[in-house]
Amino acid sequence: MHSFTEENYLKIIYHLSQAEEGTVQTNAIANGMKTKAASVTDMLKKLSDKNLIDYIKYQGVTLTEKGKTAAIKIVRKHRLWEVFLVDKLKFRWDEVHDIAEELEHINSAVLVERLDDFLGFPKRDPHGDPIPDQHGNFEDLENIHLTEMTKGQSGIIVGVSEHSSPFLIHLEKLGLTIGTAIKIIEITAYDGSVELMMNDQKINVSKKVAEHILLKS
Amino acid sequence: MHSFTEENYLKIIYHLSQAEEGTVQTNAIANGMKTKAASVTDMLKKLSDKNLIDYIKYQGVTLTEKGKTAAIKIVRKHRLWEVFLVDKLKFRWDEVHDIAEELEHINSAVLVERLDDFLGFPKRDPHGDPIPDQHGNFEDLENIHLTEMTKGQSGIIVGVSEHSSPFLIHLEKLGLTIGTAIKIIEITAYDGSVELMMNDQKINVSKKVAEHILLKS
DNA sequence: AAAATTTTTTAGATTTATCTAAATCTTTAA
DNA sequence: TTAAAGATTTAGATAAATCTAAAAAATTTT
Ligand SMILES: [Mn+2]
Ligand SMILES: [Mn+2]
Ligand SMILES: [Mn+2]
Ligand SMILES: [Mn+2]
Repeated sequence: MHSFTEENYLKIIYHLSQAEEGTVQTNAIANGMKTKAASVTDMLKKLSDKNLIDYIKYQGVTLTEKGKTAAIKIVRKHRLWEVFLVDKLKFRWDEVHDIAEELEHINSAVLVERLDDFLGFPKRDPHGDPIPDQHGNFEDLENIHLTEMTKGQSGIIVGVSEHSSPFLIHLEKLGLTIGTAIKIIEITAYDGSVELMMNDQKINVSKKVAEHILLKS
Repeated sequence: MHSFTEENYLKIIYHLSQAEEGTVQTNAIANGMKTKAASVTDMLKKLSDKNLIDYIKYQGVTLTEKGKTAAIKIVRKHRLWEVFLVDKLKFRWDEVHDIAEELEHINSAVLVERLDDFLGFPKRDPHGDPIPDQHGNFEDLENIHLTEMTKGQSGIIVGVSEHSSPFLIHLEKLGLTIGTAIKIIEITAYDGSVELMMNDQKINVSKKVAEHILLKS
């Protein structure tokens, strides 16, 4: 199959292409892989040779169907393992990402299906991200970021767009976990911080935090 | 930490040193790693530099305490994951070894302890092999091979000393699974095959199979 | 539209793990 | 106790993934 490195490149390219329209740039990949642009160029040639990406020099890349399928499989595994770690092994949501980064490369189709079954076919991972089914399909959750909401609007927290431990621990401390209902009281013009109501309690959230909270209304 | 390759070398060296007295030979390792003797020599130098083995040119190797500790950790993980796959995900005992070969390299001390807890601190893996505890200790099971038993002796199957799928499937078919009580009726002089009684049923087992069945009396 | 800046690619090394073939050491056997 | 056989190590190459520095292309600014 594909090497760990190839799988990681595919996954990053997939996430970057989800994040915005158009082709994915070399530097964005280098940034995501914590490597240098020159290394990325080398790998892009390799992935292109394997028909996993469409690549034109200087023009960025897109995943082919084959590449997209491979990428989604890795994402599926990553999220299922995160559910396993939280639901079965009692890890906190801020502890599971790094372990799942390793587990996502375990290579056994049967294992993934058995795991999915064992977990009760969960639809979301501990961070609210959708889990692709065995055919690679998942609901396109039309969530909005807290920063896109307006004064007076209310919603329920359904996910986060950052998975770092410090961020998640901070949210936990604020009580802003998945399922929490909130209402926007005020958006501060000066620093973009958001004042909101949560369980009859008024709290203030910095712009940096608000940017990574996902809600449904 | 150590690379996958280093971990695999340590594990092979550990298993080989358990199997017989004295130092472990280069060719034995090459055989276990499915690689060439020259590659083994390269790696032995590296492991020696890291103080994981004691190595004298042409004289074979032994694990240092550090190396042994590392090796036992990998064995612990391998066996715990096998229990997980069989007990929780309903895999058969002949399907789990290869997946565990991958899972054993997942690098998280907490994960191992949580998994052990989740599984109820099992003492044996699905093949009857002892699972080291978190300090690396495990019972030295004084089991004997079926080929070492004598006519009239009886015992209970507690393990196997081969983990290949064809062998385990064959045993399953014969009904010779762990926990089965047997009694030796006859040992055939001509081909070394063993005739035995199992659940009021008389069956014959070839020498090749008998060599890999472990019993306690 | 030319200049400056940014992005991307190439060229040439490096590291890790592997290999084959040849050399060297150890063991076995005559 | 030498010769042959067997095991192990060295020498020199290769493939994968990475790097730095320099060259080339694309984009943005003047
Ligand atoms: Mn994650
Ligand atoms: Mn997640
Ligand atoms: Mn095994
Ligand atoms: Mn086992």
